[in-house]
Amino acid sequence: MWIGSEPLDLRCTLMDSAQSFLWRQSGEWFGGVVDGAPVWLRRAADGIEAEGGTGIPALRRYLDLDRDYAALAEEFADVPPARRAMALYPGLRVLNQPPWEALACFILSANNNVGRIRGLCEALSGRYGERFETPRGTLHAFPAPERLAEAGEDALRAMKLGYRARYLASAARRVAEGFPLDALRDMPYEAAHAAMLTLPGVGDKVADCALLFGCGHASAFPVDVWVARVLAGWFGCSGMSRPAMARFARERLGPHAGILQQFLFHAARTGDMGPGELPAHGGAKGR
DNA sequence: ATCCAGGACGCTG
DNA sequence: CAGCGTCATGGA
Repeated sequence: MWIGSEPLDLRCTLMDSAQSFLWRQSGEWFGGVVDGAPVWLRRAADGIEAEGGTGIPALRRYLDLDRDYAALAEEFADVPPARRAMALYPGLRVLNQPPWEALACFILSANNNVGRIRGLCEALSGRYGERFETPRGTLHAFPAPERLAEAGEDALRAMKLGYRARYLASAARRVAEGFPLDALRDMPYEAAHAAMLTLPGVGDKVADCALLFGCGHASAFPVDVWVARVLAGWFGCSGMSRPAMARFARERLGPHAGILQQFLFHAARTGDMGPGELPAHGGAKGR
């Protein structure tokens, strides 16, 4: 099934850019669960090809194929480091993930590294998520909040979530018992952010990740250690607190600041934009 | 052994 | 408001 010919780098977007931790690669194919159905994606000569899934519209939406990234780059015409970062990854897109998936995975991301976050997500999906046998291999959905709530803190701690076990179990229970996660999509950013902060294990940064990656809030601008280095080195924000940096970025970069954030994050983490005076301490971390 | 990772939280000034 | 110690885990 052919789903589009827009620029899309599957490996960069699904595997390397650390916005989702739930995809796996098998040769030229990338497997995951979208809209409740297993799907494999690959780049064909004339576009992106899919096997499985629930149809073209859902996949196009998940992959953000209907957003014009070239037009978006124009919004940053007067911000040189932004233009450079976007030019670096022509096929990088910001996924539209389900809210719970994004929220839960980024609760696990706190003070953690990408490789281990992926391992935890994979373990949770394998143990508590729905399982799909496909011709190309087994895929697991990320578990629903009800499943993790019923699993409980102790079981999650036994899976090496560390102190995040209580956060995830509590957040799962809150969501399972009616926290209006889906409604955050239609709230103004400030209100949605404030609502996110009431969940356990969710501070400013995780809230912004969940809003950006899971709730369609393109202005949400998560500031982690890497992005803080970028803002300090390339935007003169050294000395600002992280919430102050996030506020600065939203005001300076506009309604799609968060989309750009993903490019800045990836550039910083891979070192692709050169030493650019990032308060260095080490080089790039592989995938 | 010490530092680090897509931080959050509680406590103290 | 800001600063600071603590919280698990595993890799470098």
